[in-house]
Amino acid sequence: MMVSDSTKDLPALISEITWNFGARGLKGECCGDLSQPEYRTLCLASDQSQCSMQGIAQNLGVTKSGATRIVDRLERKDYAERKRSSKDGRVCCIDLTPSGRMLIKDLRRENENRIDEIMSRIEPAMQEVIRAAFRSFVHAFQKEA
Amino acid sequence: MMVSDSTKDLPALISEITWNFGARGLKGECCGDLSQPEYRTLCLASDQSQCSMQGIAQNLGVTKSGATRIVDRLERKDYAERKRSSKDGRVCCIDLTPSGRMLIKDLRRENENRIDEIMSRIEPAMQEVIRAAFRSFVHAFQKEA
DNA sequence: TATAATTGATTGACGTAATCAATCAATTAT
DNA sequence: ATAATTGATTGATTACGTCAATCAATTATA
Repeated sequence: MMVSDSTKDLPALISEITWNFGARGLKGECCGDLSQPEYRTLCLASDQSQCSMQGIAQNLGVTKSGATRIVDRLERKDYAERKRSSKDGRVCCIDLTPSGRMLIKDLRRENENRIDEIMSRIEPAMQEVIRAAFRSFVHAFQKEA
Repeated sequence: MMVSDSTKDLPALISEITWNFGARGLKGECCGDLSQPEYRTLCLASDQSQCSMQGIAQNLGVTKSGATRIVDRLERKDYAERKRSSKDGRVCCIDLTPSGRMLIKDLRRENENRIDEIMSRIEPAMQEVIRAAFRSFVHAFQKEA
C-alpha cells in the first residue's frame, strides 16, 4: 500500500503497521503455528498467575465461547492446559505447559529480533524518538474510555 | 494487555497497536461492515485506476483465490464491481461502485477522527514527534527485502 | 437448609474467511 | 493451428468466531 510523505497520513501509517505486524505477521511467520488470538492468549496466561476464561475474553475482546475455543486449540497443540481454581470451582485457570513456555519465549525473542533488525536501519537518535513516540501513542489510546 | 514503561518494550507496544487497530478495530467498529481485508482491498482499488486480482493478492499477501473471494464479498455488498480489462481480456479490473466510494470516504474520515481524537490528548509537540516516528518506522520496515 | 438465582465455562448450530488443487478462459509462443 | 502460459474462478476443506442453550459450582433467600 502506498504511503505518501504527507503530514496527515497517520491513519495510513497505522494501517501499515497493523497489517504487517498483525494477524498474518510480516511474511506470515509472526506467531509460529499460533493465530494472533492464540499468541495473545498465551502471552496473557504467561504474564498472569491466575488466568481465567473471562479474563481472556475481556482482554481480547471476544466472547466467552470465543475464549473457550482459543484455549481448546492451545490445549490441543499442547501449549496450555486448564486447571480448576481452588478458590472457586467454577473458574478455570489457564496455564502454560512447558512446551508453551518454550514457544512463547522463542516467539517473543523472534519478535524482538525482527524489530531490532528494523530499528537497526534507523539512526540511534531516531530510534529513541520512535520508542518514546510509540509509548506515548499507546498510552493515549489506552486511556480511551 | 500490560504495557510496562521499560525502554525495551517496542514489541509489546506494536502488539498493542496491531491488536487495537487491526482486524477487530477499536471496539470492533473500524471497518463498518467490512472485514480488514475487504477494507484494504477497497482502499487499494480506490487508489489505483487499474486494479487487478493479482495486484490485490500480492498487495494483501493472500492467494489469488483469496483475492477472488474478497472481491466476491465486496461485489455482493455492492461496494465494488469487476470489469474486464480492454488491454488484456484475462485480467479483471476492480472498481468501486458509487456506494463503495461513499463508504470508503466515510470510513477514512471516521478513522481519521478516531486517531485525531487520540492525538488530541497528546501535547502538540509530541504529536509531531509521533507522526515523524511512525513515518520513519514504517519506512524502515518497508525497506525490508 | 433446601431451593432458587447467579456466575463461569462449555457445546451445537451456524456464518465467515482463507487455503490448496483443479479448472476455465484468454493470450502468447512455436 | 496448436501448445504453453497466465489471470481468474470454483470445490472441498479447515479454522475461527458468534449466539443461544446448557451444565456445573456457588451464593442468596425463604
